[in-house]
Amino acid sequence: MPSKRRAANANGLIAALPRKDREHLLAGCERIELAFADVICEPGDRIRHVYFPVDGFISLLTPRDGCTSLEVGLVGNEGMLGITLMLGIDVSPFRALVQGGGVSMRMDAALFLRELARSPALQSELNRYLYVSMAQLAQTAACTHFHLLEARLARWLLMTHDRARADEFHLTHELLAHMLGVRRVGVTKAAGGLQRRKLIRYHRGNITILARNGLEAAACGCYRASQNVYDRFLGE
Amino acid sequence: MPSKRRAANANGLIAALPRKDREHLLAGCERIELAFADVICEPGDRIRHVYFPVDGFISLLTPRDGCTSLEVGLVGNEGMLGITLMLGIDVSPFRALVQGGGVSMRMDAALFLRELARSPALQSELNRYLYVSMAQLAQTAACTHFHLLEARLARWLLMTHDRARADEFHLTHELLAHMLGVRRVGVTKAAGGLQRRKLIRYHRGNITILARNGLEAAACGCYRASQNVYDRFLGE
DNA sequence: GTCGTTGCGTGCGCTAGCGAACGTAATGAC
DNA sequence: GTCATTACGTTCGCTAGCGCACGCAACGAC
Repeated sequence: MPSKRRAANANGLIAALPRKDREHLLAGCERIELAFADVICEPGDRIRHVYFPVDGFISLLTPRDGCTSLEVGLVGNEGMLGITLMLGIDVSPFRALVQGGGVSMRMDAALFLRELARSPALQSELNRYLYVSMAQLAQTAACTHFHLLEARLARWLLMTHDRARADEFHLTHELLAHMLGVRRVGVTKAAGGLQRRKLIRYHRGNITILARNGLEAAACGCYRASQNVYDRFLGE
Repeated sequence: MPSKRRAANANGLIAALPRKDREHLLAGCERIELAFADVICEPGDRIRHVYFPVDGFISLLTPRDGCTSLEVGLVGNEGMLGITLMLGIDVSPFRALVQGGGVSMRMDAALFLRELARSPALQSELNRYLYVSMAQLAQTAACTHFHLLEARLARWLLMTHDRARADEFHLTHELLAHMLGVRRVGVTKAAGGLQRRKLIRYHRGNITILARNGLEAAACGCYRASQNVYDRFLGE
């Protein structure tokens, strides 16, 4: 169940700021369009901008040996990309890949740091977001290790559903395989299982969520656990 | 290859501070003995103290369904326990389990926050430590998923060797199984492999590192990768 | 309509790790 | 010396996911 914050037609972190801080921050942002499959940065790259997604959403991946990789985070309109800047480090630890195209607010790195320095509310908000991100990272590590692919896939679809704000989104099995760190065939098999149970439908890269409830039942507890952590520290 | 910082007979984060900050911080610490197998805190617990290990080292675990669990971090004299306090959140995201007994510096949470506020050097140091911790978290997630148990075990032994600062330490297969998120038998098999190759020797809970070089060869690249991240952001 | 590309389905042999169970030797308490 | 406990060894059947390979239908470009 997405919290109110996520339902807002704006970035949740920004929306939660007091009016003055919010307006000052927004004044320094530019509105840009994220295009599906864009790679915003690679691990080790210098971070030149932070992103506050509004419509789009971004996967954080740790690449591994060229072809395979594993998703370790997902940034939608509840979060931001480039949070490590607030730790004073402008080197991206992850690959950032646009999973869902859409509008995003973008801000120059130096300007962001100035903004952060002048707004205690922003500091507090991002501190909490960083904490939640760390908790999710650990959760994902355990989930990836312990849970069956079908449950992990269901969880992934739910998390994406929350961020895509539409029942249908573009996503091939190949891409899902990269997120989940498995083979394409593995995804085909797991997705086939979910489709047979009428929880989703897909056709040539378009996935439709048919039954959220069913998906939640099929997903591992990690989805709920993540939601709880989020609501506790960033909810209203 | 442990960096100089780790070799020092003090906590590395504290040692790296300017003299005045260091002395002020140490004045607020008490020296306590960590006992093997102590559980310092459970996930969700309130954080009352931060710890800067000197001799001992501490595992960070995400529990799962009672019996199994997975290690997502390791804190030795290169790091600290309770870092999330600097994000303004006094709730532990992990279980903290003492893996190696020994001396540790401990500081009251509120005092730590005051200390942090007055020392920009400490802030910078801990910011960088937090960044490295996040990177390690992601690395561990990928490692746990992709690499074979024997390689993961080798990596774990190396990381522990770095922090134990002795070639022998107490550690049963059962405990290792909890760290690595696998069965006890799995550890027995993997450890048997390493022993047959004369890289380690063990007997009733005492593990001896015989050939570090060999272990490094047997470990997955994650060990080196972690070292590199550490050296880059916290090295000298 | 033709053709190359993309996205998905299927099948085959294989291995790592699982769960459960049992065995055994070392150790320590008494 | 006795006996329970601890720590490790081994076996058996099982399954999820792997790597590889081939097939096939939908789609877009022309």
